[in-house]
Amino acid sequence: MLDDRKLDVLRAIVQDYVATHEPVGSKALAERHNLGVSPATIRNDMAALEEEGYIAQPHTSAGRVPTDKGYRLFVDRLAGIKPLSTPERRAIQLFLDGAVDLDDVVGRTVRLLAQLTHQVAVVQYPSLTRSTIRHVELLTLAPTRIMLVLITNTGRVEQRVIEGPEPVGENLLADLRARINSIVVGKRFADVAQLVQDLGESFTAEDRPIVTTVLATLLDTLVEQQEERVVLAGTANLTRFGTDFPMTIRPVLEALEEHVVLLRLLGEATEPAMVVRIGHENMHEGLAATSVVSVGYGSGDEALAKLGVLGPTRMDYPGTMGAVRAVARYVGQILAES
Amino acid sequence: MLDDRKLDVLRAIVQDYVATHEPVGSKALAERHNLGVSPATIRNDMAALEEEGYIAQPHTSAGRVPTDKGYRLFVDRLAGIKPLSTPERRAIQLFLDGAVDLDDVVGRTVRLLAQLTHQVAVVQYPSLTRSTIRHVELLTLAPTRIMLVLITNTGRVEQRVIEGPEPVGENLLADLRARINSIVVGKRFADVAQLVQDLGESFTAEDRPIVTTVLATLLDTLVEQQEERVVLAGTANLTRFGTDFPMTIRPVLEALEEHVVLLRLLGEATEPAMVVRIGHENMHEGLAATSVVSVGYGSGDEALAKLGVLGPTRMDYPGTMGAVRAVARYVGQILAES
DNA sequence: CACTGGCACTCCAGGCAGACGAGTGCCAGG
DNA sequence: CCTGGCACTCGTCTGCCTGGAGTGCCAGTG
Repeated sequence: MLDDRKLDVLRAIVQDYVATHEPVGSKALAERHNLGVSPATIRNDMAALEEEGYIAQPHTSAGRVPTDKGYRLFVDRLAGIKPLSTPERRAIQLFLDGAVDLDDVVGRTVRLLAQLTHQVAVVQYPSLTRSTIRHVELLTLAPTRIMLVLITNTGRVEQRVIEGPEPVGENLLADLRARINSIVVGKRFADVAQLVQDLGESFTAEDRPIVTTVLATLLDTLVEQQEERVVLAGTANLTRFGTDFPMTIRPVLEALEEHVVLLRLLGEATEPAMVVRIGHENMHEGLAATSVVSVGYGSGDEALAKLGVLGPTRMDYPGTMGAVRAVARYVGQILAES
Repeated sequence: MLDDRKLDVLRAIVQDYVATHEPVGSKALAERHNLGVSPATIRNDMAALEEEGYIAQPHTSAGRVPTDKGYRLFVDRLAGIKPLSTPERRAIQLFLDGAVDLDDVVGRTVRLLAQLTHQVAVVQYPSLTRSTIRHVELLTLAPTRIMLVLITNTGRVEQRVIEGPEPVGENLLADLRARINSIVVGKRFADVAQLVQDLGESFTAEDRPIVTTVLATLLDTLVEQQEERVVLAGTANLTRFGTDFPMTIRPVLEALEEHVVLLRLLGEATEPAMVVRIGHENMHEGLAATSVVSVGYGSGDEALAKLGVLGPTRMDYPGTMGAVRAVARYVGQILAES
């Protein structure tokens, strides 16, 4: 059904449309790409491609435009990932190496991605559940008020204020702190839940209330995946979408403000591979004309979290995928070092 | 020069223009506001107002539009601050009371402001320099690596990793921690600099290198105002600006991404009073058509930081100012309680 | 003297017709 | 199976016109 040449034609259509942002006709195709055949032949192929739903024409007498299905085929089978140039790689490394702490790394990464791809960049903070614990600290703020500080191997710090049922002695607190750390340090979040729960039973009944409260908060912090932080940059690039702004940019900006939506767009953090979601595949009404390219990043083999970019479906997929992959790699390296 | 009636006319023009977003003519003015005079008379007044630079006409045969100078006069002398309705106040309080920690307070505040004003909201985290210190913690991450954690009375937590010149003993660390806390707790950032500096001299020469490094980092954290964090919400509201999007929305989005610009827009944190900056007063090319309403907020008499909104110069100033003031008050209350 | 009604003028917005051109589908011929 | 040619469609651009809103000015009036 789908000739090699028909695929060539589809590839050419996608490339031209991405470059010009205008429907592409048979004549222009024959001229710009040397396909070795005449416009008339290309027209026949285009008719077939349209029949199959890979391209469409906005108006009866206009050129063709790729459909979501067409982009999907292009990404899956017709184009690779375009590696970055050496200067670009060097620039990335240089820029990211200058970061001083986790916030800085994430901040620089998201700005870098936005600049590199000329699109909206999204970076998720290293997930808590996949991190290991470096230290747990308990501080007395007031007689009945304790602050719990949790530090991960990626440098992320979470804090919670605990309102205790009664004043807590420094000795007890020191004891609790020591015991908690002895069992959790170096372990992954997901693995310590049971250990922490069991810990409470080794304290005297007198201390139980306070200990239980603290441990419950700790558990809550460990488990509560909900507070996955994301940052974004490059929203100004949305103005490149087209000239039919109001309708198209509005819902996108709204979607970007909903962190829940953002996280869903990036996809499951467990999936480290690069994912491209095109148009309607995003399952979000306002994002029907946008694509998301995301990939996991992490210090070791598996992903700590995800990052990616969001842009119009008519984006330069090979280039964008190359940039996203490269940035993810370097961020992984940086995090592994610190 | 400027009659009472001329001022009435200007007020009417501003109100109508804000409501309709269209140049307003003399006839419509006479009909909608009962100024007690005929359109012809109003035309004369309008000519005078235009002469003085308070209004302008986009085209020769169009109605009049307020200039920045006109809005300025309107804000300063012709309009008050419109208080919020009781239900609105209750909604604010309810929504903010649900916050669990500082991040949550700030996050809720900024979303609330955006929703209330239908504009872009900006909230600055409580400034470090104006906060007092609640606790300083020193943690050993690795033999030569120490983490410094700083907790303020507003619940803000700052952390730094210190790479020490040599391994540091737990005893020394505990001693240092105790001594630091004994002199800094409860004091304001600005007031402890000298005290911290002096502290180093009370240690033995042997411990000096490590102590000096730690204290230097602490000082750096205290002084470095630079890292003032701001968050924003409601960028989707920018699409209300007008139909001539591309030109107008682009530079605004770009400006909003520059935190430095944002902070400058909010103004000096030392100024607790409400500030309205109109159009060119922002001294920023891309924001020539936007106004900023900002005000300090804080638990006590003086401002911890600022918050505000940014919108088109043709905004509802009384309503916006009312919302900004009300939100600032409630945030102040919330922070004072915690 | 201030206000009013009338009048001529300006100029933008929108509708309409026509020319143009890009692009298509189809068909006959190589 | 490919190619060149041809008729057809339709969107865009241009110029033109008209309607209407709004203005400025002027003479008249209390």
